[in-house]
Amino acid sequence: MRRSKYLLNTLKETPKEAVVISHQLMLRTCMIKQLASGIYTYMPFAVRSIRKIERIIRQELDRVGCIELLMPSVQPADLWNESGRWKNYGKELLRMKDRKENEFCYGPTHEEVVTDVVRRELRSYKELPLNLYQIQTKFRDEVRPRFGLMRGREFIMKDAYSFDVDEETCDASYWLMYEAYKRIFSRCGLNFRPVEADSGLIGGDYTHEFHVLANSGEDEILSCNQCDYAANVERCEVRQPAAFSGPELDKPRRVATPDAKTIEEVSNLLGVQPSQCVKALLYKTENEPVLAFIRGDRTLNETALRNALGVPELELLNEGDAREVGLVPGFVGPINAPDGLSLWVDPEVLAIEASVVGANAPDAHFTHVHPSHFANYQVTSLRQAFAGDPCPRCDEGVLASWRGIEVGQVFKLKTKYSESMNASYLDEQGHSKPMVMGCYGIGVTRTMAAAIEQNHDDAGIIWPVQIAPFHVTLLSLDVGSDEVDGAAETVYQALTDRGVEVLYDDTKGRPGFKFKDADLLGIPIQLVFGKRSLNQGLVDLKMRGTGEKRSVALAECVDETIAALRQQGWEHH
RNA sequence: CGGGGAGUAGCGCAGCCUGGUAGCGCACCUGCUUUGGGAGCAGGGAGUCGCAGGUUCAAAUCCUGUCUCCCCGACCA
Repeated sequence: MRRSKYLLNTLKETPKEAVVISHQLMLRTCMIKQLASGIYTYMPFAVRSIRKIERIIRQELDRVGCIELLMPSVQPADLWNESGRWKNYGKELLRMKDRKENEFCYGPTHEEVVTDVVRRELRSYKELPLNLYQIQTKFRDEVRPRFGLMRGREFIMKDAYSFDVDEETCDASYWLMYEAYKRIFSRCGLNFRPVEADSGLIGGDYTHEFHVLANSGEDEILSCNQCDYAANVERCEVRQPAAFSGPELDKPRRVATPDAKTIEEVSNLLGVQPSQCVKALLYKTENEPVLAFIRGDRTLNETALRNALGVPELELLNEGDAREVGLVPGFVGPINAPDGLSLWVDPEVLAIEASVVGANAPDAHFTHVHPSHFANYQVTSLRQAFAGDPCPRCDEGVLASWRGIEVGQVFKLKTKYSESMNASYLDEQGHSKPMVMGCYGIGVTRTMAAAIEQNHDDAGIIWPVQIAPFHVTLLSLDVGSDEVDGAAETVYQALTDRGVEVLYDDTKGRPGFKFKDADLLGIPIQLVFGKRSLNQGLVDLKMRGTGEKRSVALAECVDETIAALRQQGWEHH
């Protein structure tokens, strides 16, 4: 591609709305143009990278037997009523009406449509397993779109859906996809981790997210430094201590703690460690208030509490709400708690020999509280794991914390949709059974953004060669000189003939400008053609990633370039 | 949805307080000089000042309403 005929207007200055690096660089390199909040045009330079990511996805999914199809973006409300999601999905679902006032939505995901396809087409166990996928634009009306392509409303997604006869073969389909995902993200040149994630209410035993490691990631993930355990912090398991089993040495003592409402104030006033205090948090489910207790120096994991209660929603209550259920804000504890509250206690709390708890009375706490003084409670792991915790799986490991960008998820749906939408097959005995489903997503455009988040420096993008919009950029410093033009044209043609994608900067710019621009664009290899070197029969080859530069003979430069590309993992297709 | 900020040329911004011919830098076009790390000079094109209403002889500027965008938080199959 000749730069003079391409659409690629780079910016020297960073538009002010961009705060994360991928967003800034994508704007500066003319990759995206915003049309509305969370809605972008993918410009030519970006589309080239998107197509490469898609190509890798297609190859790896086809390899494990997935079959590509393409479903409609606009979906009738009827289908969503069958699954129950027309009511439940909420405002993220973009709804609309056609001219006949029939209701439709723009697809945020395609469980309903794919289940409908399969229930019409499949009858027999002999046709299973089946895994259908598509790559398509999705729309989710996010509450707060942000960070460019990292959290857009419209985005390109690969979604796949597996159909199996039972849970066992569904597991096999799941792990096949898990391995395919590892190959996909590896081939994209990304540093990533598959992590255990929360499966919510329908998910069942496990689900994994694939995270690209980057400081700007919105998720915290924890991984073991010894074994391969890794989990989203909201799902991360905690090694729990045994309850303190020694005898009660003393009765709880009621002490005056005027105005000491926070853990910090109480521990300072009484001269005890925060880890000896008990923190109480009041939540509300749809039906009932719930009181949770964790150690004073810990953070509560709301996902853990939600799962323990088996509820989809949980709301943290404020002081006013606390008074309504008979609590004294700041002095809440497990002893003499008002009736009608369900009490949940983290195991760590019960490992404290003598703890400090609120007295459920104004300006008072109990000290010397022994585990046996807790009454009418249930024990469940409630605290959030953090870096430095021992690994929950192996004996030697310690957890380390990372920021991650979620680029993919594999998920077991089981029979949620096949039952509600009646997608069934006949087994060998002629019995009708619901298919067991899995779903598997990859955010294509988010993957591209994550790649930039992970691969850049002060000068600009550093594309992994596998997903780079071009493999090589050829800079002509003396456009108009017959010698330079001739050499550049010849090499441009030769590289192109050998399957190398070249961005040929044949514009009449000054050298400094071209160098800066090439660094900004981040194409893996720069080939520099200028009189100064060419007079000695040389061209200059620079590796964008390492900054390494060397001069090579004009006659050798095509082979040298291809060798350097191969070294970075380039494969000619 | 709560809190904060911003809409003036493609991008970055000034002008608004104190109403009176809409400006600067980058980018773009023309010419000359320059040419190995974002050149210099000269000339030029480009803006319904987010939108609507009001006050006024006169509104980018004052008043009211409204829309959009960004950031923090809540939320995120």
